[in-house]
Parts: sequence; structure tokens; C-alpha cells
Amino acid sequence: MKLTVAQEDYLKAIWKQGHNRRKVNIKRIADELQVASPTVISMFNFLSRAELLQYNKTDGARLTERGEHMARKLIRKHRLIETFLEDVLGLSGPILHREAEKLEHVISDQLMDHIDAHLGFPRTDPHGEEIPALHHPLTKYTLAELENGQRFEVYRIELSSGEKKYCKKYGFKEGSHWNLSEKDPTGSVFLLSDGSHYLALSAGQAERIRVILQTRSEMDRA
Amino acid sequence: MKLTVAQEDYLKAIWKQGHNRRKVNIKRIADELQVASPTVISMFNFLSRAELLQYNKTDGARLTERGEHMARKLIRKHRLIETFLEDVLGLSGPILHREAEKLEHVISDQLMDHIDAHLGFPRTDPHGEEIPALHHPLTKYTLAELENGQRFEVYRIELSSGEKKYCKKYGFKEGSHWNLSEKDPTGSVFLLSDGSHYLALSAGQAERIRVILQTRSEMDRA
DNA sequence: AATAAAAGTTAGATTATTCTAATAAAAAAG
DNA sequence: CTTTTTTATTAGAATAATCTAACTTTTATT
Repeated sequence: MKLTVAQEDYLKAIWKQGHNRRKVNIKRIADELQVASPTVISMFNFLSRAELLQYNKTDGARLTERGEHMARKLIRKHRLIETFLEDVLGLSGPILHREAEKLEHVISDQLMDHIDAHLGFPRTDPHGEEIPALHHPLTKYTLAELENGQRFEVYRIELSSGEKKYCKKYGFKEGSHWNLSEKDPTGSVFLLSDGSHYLALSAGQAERIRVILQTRSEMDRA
Repeated sequence: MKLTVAQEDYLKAIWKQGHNRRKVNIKRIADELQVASPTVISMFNFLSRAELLQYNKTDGARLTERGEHMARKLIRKHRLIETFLEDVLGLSGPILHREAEKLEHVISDQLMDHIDAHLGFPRTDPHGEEIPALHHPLTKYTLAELENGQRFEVYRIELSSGEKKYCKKYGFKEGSHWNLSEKDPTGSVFLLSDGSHYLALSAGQAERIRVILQTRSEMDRA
């Protein structure tokens, strides 16, 4: 789905603030983007309907998997463009950001890849900021894809607030470590935590949970 | 004044068709831009109010001085961008046009100048099309700036249709050659044509007529 | 706890760009 | 010179992004 420039700017703003572990509320986005708060509310409504964002007053805004992927791509483009303007055209100063801010919305993924290759796949931009990879490297699995006995860290829970509350009660939250004790024929998963907590999730719920697989070497290291 | 992408696309479309000496009517622009004709009408209304365009059903659309300048700049950007993508990134094929079509609307004049210099001021794009200069080289004078005795070719008449009709009656039209016989203290000009036509224009009218100055050498050549 | 301040929300308006449907005017064809 | 076709135009609606004004809820301060 093709987003407008404004929609992309909101994704970026939300991503940046979420990255700083701040609660992403209406006011902060309104201030950052220099718009009135009702404008932010209507955009949040749009992004929620488009399943790019989850929002409620108490928890603030949180990008969904798709929303975060789009935001990451934009940040990546921004930083690659700045790098390009400096390395290839020899520019510096505020023009880097000014032009990148506009170019990031129109340069295609295909062209961006060419530019990335032309630059030799740089890892940081002219300001020393990291250029994020296209895909978050460690989080390509959902809980539904794991096999019996695999250990994992919870990376992202994308469930309703009711379901989340249930998870929280059992200590199943982002950053916690679990072991897939059993997966039944319907796809339901039974989980065991280090602290001997026990939890069951349906196949549908397991699909909406991203995990970071614990590899053998990581387990050895610990 | 900053134009939107849509507005710029109309200027470009009108410029291209005008350049091919076709009458620029609603239908042709609607077809080129793949929009419905009422859409073109409302955009023509906007561009007319912004003094970038003159339109009437019989003569079709004609860009004003300012409109033409903006269109020229866009075409220039488009062609410079295509050249850049080919020369610097080694790209070819439809991606050149596809990306240039988006980039031309967001790259600043300043960045464009840098790119132009980086490319060594190319004169043609990858398709062999001419990259127009920023300013039309020969038309920097209005009739109001000329001195007694100077010869010129009429380049652009930007008058009301009533005034234009009056000019036409005396053979004063774009492409015709004249001699400034006298300029009175109020700025009114008195003109003499090769075919012995005679015409008087007010100072205000003279300001809205662009001319190509006939230099000594050109006159000698003829 | 009562009040003040801040943040969130709803309602309604505006601008830009587009559409469809209906009508008017001009050009082409018979 | 009437009829048909094409082109232009008006009217009215939709979407995206924004605003202001008014109201509600939450948070902070006394």
C-alpha cells in the first residue's frame, strides 16, 4: 500500500520517539511535526485503520510490525541519502537533511538499492547515525513457526489489550525468555519460562508474536 | 510561490504541448495526465488565478512568462536527473524517467546546481533531448527597456485579448520584426515595421511584451 | 479533595485534487 | 442546415490533511 508523504512523516516521528523509549503521545507528535493535536488524532485513526499503528490513551502509540518496517525503511533511506549527498556530491551542512527529508519519500526501493551498492553498503551516515538494515536481522520468526524445545526471547506482541493483559499476568512480555514445551496439532503452543511460569496460546495468537530465536551458541555463551 | 506536484505536472504538460506548436486544449492535457476533463478545468482556473497561464476556449492554454519559466526549470531538472542517474549510477531504461518524474518535484534549485556542476554542465540528456538553460538566453528585455532606434523581434505578448486584437490588426504579433521609432517621456513607444506598419503602445503595455534584441551582427548577417 | 493545568477528543470548516453526472457549446458529418 | 459527435463546462461529492473552537478527561498543585 502506497502512503502519502504526510503519513510517512508520522510513521517516522512515531518510530523515532518509540526508539527513545518515550511514551508516544499525541502532544509529542504534534510538537515534533508542528501540527495541531486534532490533526495527529485523525492521522492516528487513519494509521490504526491501516494496521500500521496501535493507539490508546494510556499506552500511547506503538507501530505494528508493518508500520515499523515502513518507518525503518524511511529512516534507512534518509540516512543513505545523506551519505550519498556527502560522499558523491561533496555536500555538507543543513542541505543534507533538508534534501533527504524530501527525497526519502520519492526514491524507490530499487533506486535506493543501487545507491546503497554504489556507496559500498555504508553502515553509518554523515552524522554517525546507524543506517538500519532493511529487515530486522533477528526477528524473522513468529512464535507459530517454532518447533518443540526451541528457546526464544519475546520481541513483539501484537495482540488485543485484553489478550496482552492475560499474557502479562503470566510474565509473558517483550524481552522475556521462554521455551516452547509443546505445539499441538491445532497449532496451539505451550510455553515454559525460566521462572517456571506456564502459558498456553492459540495458533492465531502465536502468529502475532515475533520472537528472537536463541541459537545453540548463544545458549552456550550464557 | 511553492507549487504542488500536481500543479507542476500541469505546467510541464502544457509546456510540452505548446512546444510542439499544438493548440493546448482541455482534452489533450486530460489525456496526457490521465485525468477527467473537469479536473483540468479546475486546475486551469487555479493556474490562471496564479498568473501562470492564460486560457480561453478558442486559443487554448498559454503559459505566462512566469509559468513558462517554472515549466522550463522542471524540464531542466527532469533531464539533468536522468543524466545523473545514467552517468553517475550507471542506470538505464525506464527507471530513468520513472525516478526523474518524482525527483524533479523535490530537488531544490541549489542541489540541482550542484548536480549540474558535478556532471560538467551537460547539454543533452540520455535520450538526446536538449537540457534547457535556466533562463531563455535571448529574451531578457521587455519592450519598455529598449532605446530609440533599436530593432527587435516580438517574442511574447502578454496582453488582454482585446489589446491583442488591436496589435494583430497592425501586424504586431509574435515573430514579427519592428523598429522602436520613438519613446516619449511617459514611456509610450512608437513602432515601425519592415512593412511600414505603424503602431503606438502605452508604457504599461510595453512592459508586458518581451522582445529579442536584434544585434548589429545579426543585422549584418541578414 | 478541590482546583488548575495539560492532554486528549469531537465537531465543523477549509484547501487541493480528484471524480461522476448532467448540460452547453462547438465541430464534423450527413 | 440539421443531426451527431466531440469538447468544454458546471454542479456536486469524496478523500487527505489541515485548522479552530469547544468540551472532556487526566494529571498536577495547592
